[in-house]
Amino acid sequence: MNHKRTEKNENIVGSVLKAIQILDCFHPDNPNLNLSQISKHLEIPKSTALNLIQTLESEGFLLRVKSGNTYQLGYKNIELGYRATTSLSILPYAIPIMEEVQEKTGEIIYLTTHINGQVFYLQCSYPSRPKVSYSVRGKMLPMHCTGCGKAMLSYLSQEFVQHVIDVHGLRAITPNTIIDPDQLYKELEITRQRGYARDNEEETLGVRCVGIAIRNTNGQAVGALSLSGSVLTMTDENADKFANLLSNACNLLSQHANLFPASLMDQV
Amino acid sequence: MNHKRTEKNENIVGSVLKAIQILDCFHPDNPNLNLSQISKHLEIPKSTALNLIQTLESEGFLLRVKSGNTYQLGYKNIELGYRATTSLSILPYAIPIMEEVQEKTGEIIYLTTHINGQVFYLQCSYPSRPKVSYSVRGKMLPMHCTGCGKAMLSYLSQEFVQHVIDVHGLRAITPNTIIDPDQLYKELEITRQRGYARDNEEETLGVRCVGIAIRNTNGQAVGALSLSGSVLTMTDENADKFANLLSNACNLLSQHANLFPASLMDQV
DNA sequence: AACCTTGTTCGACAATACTGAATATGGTAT
DNA sequence: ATACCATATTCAGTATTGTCGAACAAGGTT
Repeated sequence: MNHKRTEKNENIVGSVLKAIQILDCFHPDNPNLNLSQISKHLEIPKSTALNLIQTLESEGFLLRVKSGNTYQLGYKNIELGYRATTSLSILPYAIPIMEEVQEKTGEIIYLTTHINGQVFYLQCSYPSRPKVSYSVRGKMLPMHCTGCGKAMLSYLSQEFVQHVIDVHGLRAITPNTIIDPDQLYKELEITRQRGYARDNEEETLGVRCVGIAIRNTNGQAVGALSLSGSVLTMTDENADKFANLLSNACNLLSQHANLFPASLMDQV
Repeated sequence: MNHKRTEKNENIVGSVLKAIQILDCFHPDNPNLNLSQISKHLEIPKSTALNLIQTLESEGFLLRVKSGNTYQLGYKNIELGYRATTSLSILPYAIPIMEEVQEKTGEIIYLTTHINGQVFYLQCSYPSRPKVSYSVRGKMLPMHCTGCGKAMLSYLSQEFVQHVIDVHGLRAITPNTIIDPDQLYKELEITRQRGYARDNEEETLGVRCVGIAIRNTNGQAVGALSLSGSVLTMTDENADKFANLLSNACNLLSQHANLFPASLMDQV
């Protein structure tokens, strides 16, 4: 989220941009798209789209589904994603800290940062049974409906918050999601006073969570930790208790605030 | 690895291809590159490279490192990698099976497939106390020096094996790595007779592993499972025992052979 | 201070990406 | 079976636009 897009002399290569936009069409909700859909979505002729698609396919960024004539994201995205984790230098510090909190609480703990006004998931630690299982690394969610997101927003400038609202809106994911800007501002004020953010089934029904921001030396949020559990275990009482544990972990991670993507991208 | 590249009427978009090659420069060994290095590597003028780099940077595929003038892979790669995992439909079947074997053996278990003549890591399950919770999804290694790779090669056509050797060579990763084609062919014959593949410190010193191929209805390898442990625990005796457990798991996964990337890419 | 390496700007050129119409393909309904 | 529709694919002309080299700027090193 570059607030003021300083008009540098950027020579954007159009065809590359279109190729990227094609990849961006593919979303977990609709992981399979055909040529016509892509062409319509980007508002470019089918023949142009086909050239780009075939280029992306030849390099493994798209995979043509055998049976039909649809495409899906290819293995190359996963490979580059893996390589890019090398740059997530916060992880070696965060993981042991997260695992300790996870074990003490028994709940799922998430580490996130914010990118382009959205929550970006960096790491999670699950209860003992499913050890590594599914990763969340790379998942993106809106900020207004998650514990991590609200925790971060509460320590970012009002103009930043407003920008997030302007760009992404306040979409209702569940009946509990905050969709009114004024209410969100109030919620952020309450969050600051309480010392941690709560997510009361605002992103997933049946799931509550607590989140605390990780802040840099200027006090700006660069990341967040959250604990997530069912409405049964995540009572108000437990929330308070968990928030204390989280708070300590956040303080430790604050010492490495400069390693968070949000810092590296001049977003704060 | 398309054996016969059927010369279809593919209209590759050059600038997109170059942009992809730029991303491909970034390798865990050298995760930070500057303009000159990239320009030299692709043998294109610096000004051209800069245009492409700036385009990639503007979309989050590259991140300009704050301090210096180098770039690294950006968050967008991780995001797309996450989205692409939606297409790894084998995982829901594989994970519970893997975790069971993991617990029975106490060793690390890996699930892989083969892409472009290389081992592609899909999933791993660690012992209960994960020292390293990093994901391996997206990692790529040569086939000739890993248990999974050799297991798969032993159930792929000789012409496929030869093609892998021609394209990738037999690079020595450790002193134990097989670097002679004839010796590799012998090893694959032994592997078939033994019923499973062994990796005797051929990829990492101090680590031995056993691997078994997952085969489709034609008998061709589409993936593999491996158990990996230190030379102390992974004795010949244990290897035999572990191989039995792995074998059962592989049989179960064979029923979903069509879900493996290697199947989806017409590589077998 | 001279030199080297690297990053950045810019305008002209032609390569090449784009386009739309025509054709092919495959599935569905009549 | 046939007609029809939606989608995928081909192709060649056009001008858009990506490319390139030279010139300039900025650091860093000897």
